[in-house]
Amino acid sequence: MWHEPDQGDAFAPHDHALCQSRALAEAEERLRQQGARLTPVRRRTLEILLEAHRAMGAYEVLDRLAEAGFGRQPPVAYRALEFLVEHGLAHRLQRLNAFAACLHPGEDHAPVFLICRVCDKVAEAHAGNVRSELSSAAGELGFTVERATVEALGLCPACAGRDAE
Amino acid sequence: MWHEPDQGDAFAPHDHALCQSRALAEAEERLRQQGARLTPVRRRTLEILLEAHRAMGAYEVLDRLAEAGFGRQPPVAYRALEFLVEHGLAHRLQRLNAFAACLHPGEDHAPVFLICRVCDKVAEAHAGNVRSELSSAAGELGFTVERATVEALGLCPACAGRDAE
DNA sequence: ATCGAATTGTAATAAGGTAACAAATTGTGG
DNA sequence: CCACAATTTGTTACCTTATTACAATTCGAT
Ligand SMILES: [Zn+2]
Ligand SMILES: [Zn+2]
Ligand SMILES: [Zn+2]
Ligand SMILES: [Zn+2]
Repeated sequence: MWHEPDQGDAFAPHDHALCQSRALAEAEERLRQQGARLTPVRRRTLEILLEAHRAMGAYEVLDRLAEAGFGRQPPVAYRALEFLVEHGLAHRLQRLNAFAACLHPGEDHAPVFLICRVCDKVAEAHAGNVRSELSSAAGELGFTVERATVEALGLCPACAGRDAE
Repeated sequence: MWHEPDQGDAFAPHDHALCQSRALAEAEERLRQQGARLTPVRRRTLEILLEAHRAMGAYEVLDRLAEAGFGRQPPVAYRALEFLVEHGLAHRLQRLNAFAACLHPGEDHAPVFLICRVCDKVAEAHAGNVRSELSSAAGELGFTVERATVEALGLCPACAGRDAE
C-alpha cells in the first residue's frame, strides 16, 4: 500500500532539486501576480528554507543569511520570514518557534503540519476534515474559529522504519 | 439553542468560585493517587491559573508568586508550571507561550483549545473527532501522530455578542 | 538524629523577538 | 537624466521567554 508522492509530502522520497525549483518558480509567479517583490534577501531566505525541507529557527536562518553576505541582525531574518509567511510562501510552526517553506503555495490553505521528531522534516497534510471537526467542536460552545494551529509531532515513515529495525 | 455549561467551558457563565475549588479538590485527589506532592508553590501556582481562568505567561505567574513570598527567579515559575503540566493539571498553549489550568483534570485527554482573542479566556473542547481526523490525514502520508497541538483563535460567544451590538 | 531524595532559591546566560531610526535602493514623474 | 517618495535593508538597543548549574532547604524514612 504505497501512495503517489504529492507536493506537500516531505517524507516521501522525491527529486528534491526539482521540488525546490518548482516551489521557487511558483513563488515568483505568485508574487508577480500580487505585485510584491522577491528581493535578494527574501529569495535567499526562501531558498534556505527549501533546501532544508524542515523547520528552521529564525536565528538559524539568520546565520545562513549572514554567510551569504546579508546583515547579521535579527530583524533581517524576521522581516524576510514575515514577508514569506504573509505571502503564503512559508509557515510558522508555533510548537517549535520555527519556520518552514510552504510546500504547496497557491492553494488557499490553512494547513495541518506533521513534524517528525527524529529527522525534523515537516509535511503538510490535507486539512479539510480536521478543520471542519474543529469548527463543529468549537460551535458546540458557541465559539467561532478564525485561525487555528494544528501541529502533530510524531514519526515519519522513514524514521519509523529505521526504528523498527 | 443553549447548552448545558460543562466543566471545560470557560465561556459559559458559571459559579467561578465553585469551579476553582472543585478543580483544586480534584487536583489534590489526583496527586494523592499518584504519590506526588502539591507543595505550597505548586498549589499557589495552580490557584493563580485557576483564578485567572485564562492563559498566563510564565513571567506573569512568577510575579504573582513573588507577591506571595516565593522566589522571583524564572525557574520557580517554570518548575511549578512544568509539574502541573506533567500531572495533567495545566496545559501549555504554544501559540501564546503561556499556560492555563486544566479545566477537567482526570479525564484522559489531549484537548483542543479555544482561545478568545478579545477576552483571552481559554476553553477546552471535545477533541475526539478532531484527533481521529488528524490521525487519518497523517496516516495517508504514513505518518504516526504521537502528540498534537490544536489551538484555535477566535471569538467566544460573549465577545461575539458584544461585537455585534 | 541522620541520611538520601526531593524541592526551592539564586545567579548567570541562552534563545527568541521587536521597536526605532538611519542608510541604501527602487521606481516614477518632470 | 534628476529629484523625490516609497520601499527595503542595515544596525543599535532592548525586551520577553526559557534553561543550566549549583547551593540551601525541606521531607520522609529509617
Ligand atoms: Zn522536497
Ligand atoms: Zn523522520
Ligand atoms: Zn484539560
Ligand atoms: Zn471572549
